[in-house]
Amino acid sequence: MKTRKIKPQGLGHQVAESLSSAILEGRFKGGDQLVEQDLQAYFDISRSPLREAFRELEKRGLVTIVPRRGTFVKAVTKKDIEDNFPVRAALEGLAAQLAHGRITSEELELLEELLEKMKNAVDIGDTRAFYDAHLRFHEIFIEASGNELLINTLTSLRLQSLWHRFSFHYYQDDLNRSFAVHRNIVKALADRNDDSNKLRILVEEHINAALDSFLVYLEKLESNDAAPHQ
Amino acid sequence: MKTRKIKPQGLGHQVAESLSSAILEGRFKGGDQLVEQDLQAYFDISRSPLREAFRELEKRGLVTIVPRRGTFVKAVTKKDIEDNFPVRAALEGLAAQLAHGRITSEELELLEELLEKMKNAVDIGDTRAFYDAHLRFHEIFIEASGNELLINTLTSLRLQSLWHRFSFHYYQDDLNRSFAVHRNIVKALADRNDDSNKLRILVEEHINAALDSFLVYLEKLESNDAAPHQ
DNA sequence: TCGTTTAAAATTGTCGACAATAGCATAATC
DNA sequence: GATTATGCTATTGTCGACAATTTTAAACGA
Repeated sequence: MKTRKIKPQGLGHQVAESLSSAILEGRFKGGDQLVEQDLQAYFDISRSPLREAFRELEKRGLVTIVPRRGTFVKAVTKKDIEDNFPVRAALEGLAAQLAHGRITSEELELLEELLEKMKNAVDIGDTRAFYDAHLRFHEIFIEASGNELLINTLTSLRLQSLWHRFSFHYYQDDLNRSFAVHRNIVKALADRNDDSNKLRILVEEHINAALDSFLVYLEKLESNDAAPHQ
Repeated sequence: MKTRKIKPQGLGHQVAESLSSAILEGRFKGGDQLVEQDLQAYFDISRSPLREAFRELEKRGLVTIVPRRGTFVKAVTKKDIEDNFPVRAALEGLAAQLAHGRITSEELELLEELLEKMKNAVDIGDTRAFYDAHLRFHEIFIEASGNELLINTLTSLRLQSLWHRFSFHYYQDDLNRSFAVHRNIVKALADRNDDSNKLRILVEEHINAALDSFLVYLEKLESNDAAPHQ
């Protein structure tokens, strides 16, 4: 047997990881079929773990398995994106509300630090750094909600986001405004006398506003695609 | 080969259905291990489709697959229930809000009919009939939201509810109050000039209130379990 | 008697082969 | 020439056997 391209432990899971990266990085396009024989040959494994990997990818929402037909990389439509944001907004709003009054001083400090990083990123115009800190920021208060189902659901929605590899672009326009919002979120989280409902609405509207920015970004992309030779 | 207990088409899926029923009906208890060999013998199939069935059950949240250990029926804790309701409340609230302004007159009529059924159920004290109509009622406006992700997520949360086979009990106390709430929901949905935010909060609080009733019901159950011979 | 090591049993993980099916090209028929 | 049959090919579905691992039990020593 030839040397494996992956380490010997939890084959199915590892293959799933590998395929997941490949899909997220765009090496497979939406609608592409994942043919068992090909991948079996590539990874040098049998079909059993490969099929398990497919199931795992399906659970993550990255592929669709059609019985007797095959597994296909999920194509992300504009509607998928438009559907995703409101759901995430509602759930992250809830997470923030639950976190209010539960969040520890350690977690609050962490948020302050991330806020600082975001501020620095704004100053030097580092969109990528801002995005990374921003991502972590949200993770913190989602965790602080203490609701396992909520945490899992949001994590899943986050991973499902095939378009997230683009999403750090759409902040370019208004890093400052985004920073201000997050500063307000920290302020509301820290003040236990504050109305948790206001916090919730703040987070929710922040995410719903992000959808608008993102759609504008998509429009720009599409118009560039339509006329790339001007 | 002996005659199969299931029809020849989509073996894995059919086994999943069968196991799903068995779990929901309580034939497997929380924490029970689903041993491949036993089930393989029972269904008279090989392990491949059985393993796929396990993956499907895992996706539905009915079991937990631990690598190298086995597949176990998920045990539902009180915290699972306490976590579930707020998430469902937030999402169904969103669904109602989205449905407002999108819902068709046909769907509204359906809701009116279900409301009628609920009223009849209240009059003759048929808790089960009330529960069935109530379930369908919620399905209708969730569908009407038009948000596929939201619909799928809520369907999943609903199916995940291992305890739903009990849940029609906890209405016994205040069928009348529950009926009144749903009448208000229909009223708010029908009036396009109404504030969709009020509708959202109405639905959300209805579900969060249901958690309280349900917890009271659970307490009663537990105290009966603790002293069953009095 | 208790803890450790070792062997056996139970269980899941992986494999390669064969069966069943769907899609497609080709041929037959009107 | 268009439409339906028919056979071929590509692909997924199912199977039983073997390998690897974990758990259980027993044997052993302190």
